[in-house]
Amino acid sequence: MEEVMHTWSDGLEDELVRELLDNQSPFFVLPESTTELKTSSPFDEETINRFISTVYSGPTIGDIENALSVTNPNMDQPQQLPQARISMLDRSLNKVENKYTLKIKSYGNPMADDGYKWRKYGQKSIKNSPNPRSYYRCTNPRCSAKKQVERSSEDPEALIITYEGLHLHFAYPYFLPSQSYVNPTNKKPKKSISQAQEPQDHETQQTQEVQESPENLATSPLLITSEVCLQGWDKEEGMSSRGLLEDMVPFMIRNPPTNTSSNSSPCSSYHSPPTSPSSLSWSTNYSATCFDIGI
DNA sequence: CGATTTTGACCTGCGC
DNA sequence: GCGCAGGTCAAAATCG
Repeated sequence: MEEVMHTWSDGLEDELVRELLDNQSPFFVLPESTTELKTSSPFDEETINRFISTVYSGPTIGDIENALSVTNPNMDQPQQLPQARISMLDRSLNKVENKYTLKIKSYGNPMADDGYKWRKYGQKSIKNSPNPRSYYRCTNPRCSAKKQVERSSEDPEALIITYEGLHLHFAYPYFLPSQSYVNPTNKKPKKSISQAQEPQDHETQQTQEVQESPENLATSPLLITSEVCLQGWDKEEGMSSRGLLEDMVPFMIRNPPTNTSSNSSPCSSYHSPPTSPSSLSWSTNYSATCFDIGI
């Protein structure tokens, strides 16, 4: 049961590269039809590295704050968004050794779904704090992303969320060559977590080719990154289709919302099936990411 | 009934 | 070595 957890501080990108290069990966198996495309398709290391730096570029705090400041424009009226899962970013964001600490005002809404499916695996009362801390882990068996949620002692309406780790699976759809997307006949096998943990093994990978529905596939890998638009992330279901902070931030930075009025969203296709990280969610429904942190 | 949460026990690192 | 605190595990309980 000693599951080897990779430490984040070292080998983050190495791991990412390894995973992405691993055709046997149950969550990243190239469609058979792509074998020939492969020659023409950029699956070489160079591209991968380029991709990685595109998706995960290790933004500076300044970058992040900058991006955040543009992406939550008129959010000072929480009542307008009763459904908003994360009502407002408080611009309190820190990064310490691959951990992102985000302070979020929940405005009475204890829910704060960031778009990924998390499983709670623990809760602890913290010394000198009246509020317990909840521990969540990404339900993707191949994902080591975790987060901790704690209610601020100073501001009871604020949640302090600490993200740790990258949603690795987030990257997969962006990697598929445009033409090579799944043929609709592909069934997404829902594989048990324990099994998914097993490496390759048998032909399940044949049926395991992709985990997302065709319509969710990125139409153009590497290009999509520049098309993902962040404007909508604070709207309605914005967060439900967005990813982990470190997933999102690079996009924000790379796609600085036209610093004109942030209301005019150049990305009108927001309502279409998300090409965003969570689009490859293998689970059909979100669990209620419940932040019952000791209310 | 399967998936998710709860919760006490256990593990580990650190300071004394 | 001991105790404390934070993090994780896993069986039981709960939920949808």
